[in-house]
Amino acid sequence: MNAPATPIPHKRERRKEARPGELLEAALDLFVEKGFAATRVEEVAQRAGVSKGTLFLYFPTKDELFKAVVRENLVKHQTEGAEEILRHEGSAGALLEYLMLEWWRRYGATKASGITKLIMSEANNFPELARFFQEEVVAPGHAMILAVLQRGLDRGEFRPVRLDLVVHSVITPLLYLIMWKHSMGPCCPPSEHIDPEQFISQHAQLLVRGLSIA
Amino acid sequence: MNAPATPIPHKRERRKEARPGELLEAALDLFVEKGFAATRVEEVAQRAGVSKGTLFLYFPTKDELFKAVVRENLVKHQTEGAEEILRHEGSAGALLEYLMLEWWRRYGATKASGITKLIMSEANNFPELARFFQEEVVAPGHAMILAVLQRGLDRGEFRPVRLDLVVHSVITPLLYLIMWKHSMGPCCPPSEHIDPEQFISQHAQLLVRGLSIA
Amino acid sequence: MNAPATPIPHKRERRKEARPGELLEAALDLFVEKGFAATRVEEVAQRAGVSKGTLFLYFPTKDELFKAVVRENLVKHQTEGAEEILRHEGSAGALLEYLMLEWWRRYGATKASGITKLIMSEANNFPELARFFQEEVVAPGHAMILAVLQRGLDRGEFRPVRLDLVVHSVITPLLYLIMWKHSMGPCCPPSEHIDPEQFISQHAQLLVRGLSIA
Amino acid sequence: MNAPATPIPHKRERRKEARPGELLEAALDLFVEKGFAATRVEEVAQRAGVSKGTLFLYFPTKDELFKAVVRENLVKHQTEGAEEILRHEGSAGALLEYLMLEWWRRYGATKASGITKLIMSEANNFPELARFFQEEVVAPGHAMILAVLQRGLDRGEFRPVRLDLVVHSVITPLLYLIMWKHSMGPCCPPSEHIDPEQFISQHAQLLVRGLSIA
DNA sequence: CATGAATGAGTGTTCATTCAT
DNA sequence: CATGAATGAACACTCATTCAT
Repeated sequence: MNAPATPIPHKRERRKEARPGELLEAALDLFVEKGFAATRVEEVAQRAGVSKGTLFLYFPTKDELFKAVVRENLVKHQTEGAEEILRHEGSAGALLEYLMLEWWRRYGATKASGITKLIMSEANNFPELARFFQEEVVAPGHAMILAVLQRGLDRGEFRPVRLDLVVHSVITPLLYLIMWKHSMGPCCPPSEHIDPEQFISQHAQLLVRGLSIA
Repeated sequence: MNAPATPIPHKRERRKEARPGELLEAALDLFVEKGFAATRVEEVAQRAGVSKGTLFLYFPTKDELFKAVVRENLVKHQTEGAEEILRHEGSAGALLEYLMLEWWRRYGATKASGITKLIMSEANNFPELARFFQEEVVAPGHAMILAVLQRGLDRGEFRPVRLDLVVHSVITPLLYLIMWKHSMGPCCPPSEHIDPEQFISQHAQLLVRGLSIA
Repeated sequence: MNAPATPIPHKRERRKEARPGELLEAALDLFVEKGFAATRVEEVAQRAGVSKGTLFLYFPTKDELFKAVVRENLVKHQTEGAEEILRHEGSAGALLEYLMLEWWRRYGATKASGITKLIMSEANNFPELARFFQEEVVAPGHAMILAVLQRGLDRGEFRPVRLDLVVHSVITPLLYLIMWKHSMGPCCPPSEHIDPEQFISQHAQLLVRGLSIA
Repeated sequence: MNAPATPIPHKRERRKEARPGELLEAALDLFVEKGFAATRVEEVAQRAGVSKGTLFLYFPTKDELFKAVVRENLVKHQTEGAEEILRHEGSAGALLEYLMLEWWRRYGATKASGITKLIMSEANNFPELARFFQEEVVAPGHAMILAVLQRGLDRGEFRPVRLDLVVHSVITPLLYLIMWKHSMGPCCPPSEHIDPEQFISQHAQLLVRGLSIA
């Protein structure tokens, strides 16, 4: 019925493609800052520079928006550099410290680390997300750390201890820093601020020393 | 015409003394389980066996109820046994491990530890509470741990390292366990469960070993 | 079954008798000041120095309390001195002014005048009260004023005009002052305050002059 | 299976421009009829043909709605024709009567006059509104009447009396009629009804006669 | 009689979601 | 696609009224 349309140049396409990303970014900020419930979708839309209606064009539900935020920000930074690390030369202890510091620099210090805080905070209300996080992020992370520890054991660097528990000793300061950064940090006197890298470094060294055979 | 009435349980029970406590307990349960926002005051009242109106007889606001829950549960378990611990005989290392395990048993393993998770989650929405927590709970806790560490240093047990950072290395596994317990724990496969006391024990020993002079 | 009781001396009887009166007084104050809806029964009880429950011992309902307040305060000051006035010697004009001033002094300037304001304000929500007021207060008052005016007419003091309307011209400043006193007065700059007696006096004289034959 | 649908009337009508006006009108009606407290916002919305939520789109609060109603209806009718009147030819006495009758016709007889009653009733609960009313309505009105009276005095029409008090003698019947109309009127037997214009007319003439030199 | 703890229906207000334009 | 006006279910909180003590 219609006259054959001449192809209209896709002027706003870049913009269009960008929308969901901008929304996700805005949502991440706000969810991290105020929690899921205390964040109004209108605020998210506003910060992304669109109308409330538009948000619902891309995400059918506030819940879905939340899940999208999590999915989006989790998978990215994870496995990158996994192999690089395993091919690393040098002692397992040094590798461990390097690993921790690097993870902090690339992820923990980033805004993206907010979703880790987010998941911790909202896990009970979004059990599926918690499982998703566990499977996609925690488990692989554990595996990688365990591999490093195992190497230290195999090479006679470390004493035989319960490596599965050491994994938690490795992870805990990172999580601790993230929670601090996004929870108490903004509320507390600057006298209480921790220097993350120094803390991580010393913690790593204490662990390595504690693990070493001699 | 009417069937002989079986004694109807007292509808309007009068026990002013007990009410606040029952409400706080119910509120603690629900806040921990579902978070602040997702908890309805009516539900709290119901679980405490009273009507919505009664709750507002004791707590003028949902916010105040929350704060009361926090104050109630935090301050209780805190400084108890502080002196006992400092008068402890034996090595600083052993004391440290004892301290951590004991704190876990008395608080971490308790339902009350849920409010620590709660504060982490809601800190940004209740800045005054965050400060309260910082001042009344975190700071004293830090001081006590620091005292133990300092003793180890003074006695020549520990190497000179940044003790203020070690404090965080001591606290972090406890916080980690709490977050895990109240966030991911309930959602995750049992294969992933951590044995808290074993983890704490090994973590403490690693730290002590890492701190020791030899 | 009980041993015959020795008559207990009525110690608190005076107090008991006084209760309803104190409640009515407190209620009058508050209703006038804040209106019916904005007045809390608890506040009334408090001001009367009793508990909320006691109030409901004497007045089954907030509505009934209101009606009681109105009934109590209306009938008292009304017809007293009616006959005295009619036996008054001297000109109808002088009598009119005297009447108005006296009414103001005995009632308008009193706290009790608040119920007139009250009825004006709440008439729509309490139609029966409005009718009661109309019949018990307004109509007799009108009649009395009309009688005075009629005497002036009969004696050749006044011109023949619509006396039924003059009645309103006589009443209106009194009502005006009452409304002002209880509504705008407390909110407005003192520069706007009216001297009631001077106003009434001049108003009366203007009316009388306007009515006079010459 | 379904019967062919008759065209369903638009549920979600979109007309931002019109809404506030419709809401204000509905609110005026109900506030006047039932008072501030007894009026439910939902009822207002319903009468305006919108949902409760929509009302809060335009007025953030019930209080604000009330204030808006007052402002809307007061300021409109006020100063219109002020200059026209002052340029009026003829005696000050005639002007006075004209003024009063005209004000009644344009405002007093209107539905909008209900808010004057409303302000009288609620002044204590909305002190700022009372002041607003005093400054924006009462004071200018007084000034205008005073100007007319002063002209009468200057021209030798009126005797020297306290004109500031005469102002009140001029205003009081108008207020009286408004209060009557919105309070007792609807509740009382028709035998008691006053003819406003006849009353105003005669009142004005009595005043003018009372003021006149002869 | 007096109390005041307890109640629960009722109200103002919020906010995720829809949909006509 | 985008908008933002409109919706209405949901919730915190109030307060007149009841009743065990």
